[in-house]
Amino acid sequence: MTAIGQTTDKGDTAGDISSHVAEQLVHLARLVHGGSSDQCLTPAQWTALRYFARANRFSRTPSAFSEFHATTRGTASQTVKSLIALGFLERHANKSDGRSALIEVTPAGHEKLKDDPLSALTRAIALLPADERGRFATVVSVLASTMARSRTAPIFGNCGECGHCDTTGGGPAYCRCTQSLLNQDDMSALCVDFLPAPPNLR
Amino acid sequence: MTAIGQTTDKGDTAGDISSHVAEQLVHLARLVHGGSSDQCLTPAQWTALRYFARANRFSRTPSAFSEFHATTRGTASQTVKSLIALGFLERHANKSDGRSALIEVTPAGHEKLKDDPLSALTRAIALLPADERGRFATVVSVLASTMARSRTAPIFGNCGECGHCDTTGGGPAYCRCTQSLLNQDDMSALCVDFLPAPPNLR
DNA sequence: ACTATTTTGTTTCGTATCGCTACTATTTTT
DNA sequence: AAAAATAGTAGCGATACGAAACAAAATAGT
Repeated sequence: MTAIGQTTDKGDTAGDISSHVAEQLVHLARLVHGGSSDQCLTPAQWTALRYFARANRFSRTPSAFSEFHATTRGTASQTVKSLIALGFLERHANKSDGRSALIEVTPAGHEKLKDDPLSALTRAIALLPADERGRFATVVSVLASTMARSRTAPIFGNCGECGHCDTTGGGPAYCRCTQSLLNQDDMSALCVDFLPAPPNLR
Repeated sequence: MTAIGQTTDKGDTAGDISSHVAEQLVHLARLVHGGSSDQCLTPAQWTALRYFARANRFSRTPSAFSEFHATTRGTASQTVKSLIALGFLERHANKSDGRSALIEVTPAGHEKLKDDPLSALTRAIALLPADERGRFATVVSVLASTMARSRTAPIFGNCGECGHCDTTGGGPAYCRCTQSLLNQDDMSALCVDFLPAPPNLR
């Protein structure tokens, strides 16, 4: 075989290792929601609650969430509706566009997020050595971008790393896409209109 | 704040970064099945087909799959039944235990696995530099173990890295758990009875 | 040897998740 | 002003999944 020199005598190729890692990755993601002690919310509801807590003010709409979640607007609308009924989200009208709705997380929603089953994974990641964690974060980001491209799904990212963001002014950053000034909170928030910088890994 | 010295002026703590990575990780996993071109099989069916193709002969049972998938035996039984009806799996009797069923992937099933939507992620991982990929694999493995422990889910792993495996004999490896000899294929296959070695990262 | 108890697997049923297809309301285009 | 595009919702239907009950076989206990 064309096996790369390894310690194992088996013909382990890079493809074998990669597929194995890929399987473990989806298994890891399933463990987040599977067997969780808190069964109050469904996976889709948790994702939505997390999304609206993290997204910037241009992206807190049902449509943007449907793109993020790779689902239809109808399904996203239902998920939002259910969370509003539970009191974790609330709807506000958009003054500049009568069609659009601005979704906000209520105090109860923020409280609920403290029971997020994802926090188990967050803690596990926080236990990693700092440099290891940094490299891991970079790789996950690169993989997410690659996957989003191949699935023609939008790539969501922080304004701070967005190609639309202009920080040269010295003062507050300016977003060329939405043509508005960005405050500190915006800079670390998710945005639908994220323009990825070319991924340069090392 | 008690922020660790970082390049950003924002108070980014390790927890913030970790939760962000955790979110991206589940998003990444969702992209695997969301928006896939091949919609013939459901996510649960893909997982089952992958599992039975990868598991060793002691673990190719509906029960073992239900544990792996963190679901109930009833649901696992349905998934298996549907894949048998589709001709991708087949059932064999276990001679030593009349209750147990041994599930095998048919040639059609192996052919189907070539269209696995997971392969997009596999390819993305394969594009990583070799050393980066190796570190990534280790971290994913550690995280999976940590999560499985916190969810009291069994940790699945290869016989080659299992605490039950005895390779000191020089000849074929011996599994102290099932009390049987392991061939080459077994060594790289998943096993329910995997006994993890203590995770030593770096 | 004979009876519990445990384990494996299946079946049935109910829930609710999610995608699909209209449909309304508002904005933008021509 | 009319047409097209967009944001969001409602209803329908398929089905995935979990919970519980059940049957068969193996194991434990006496």
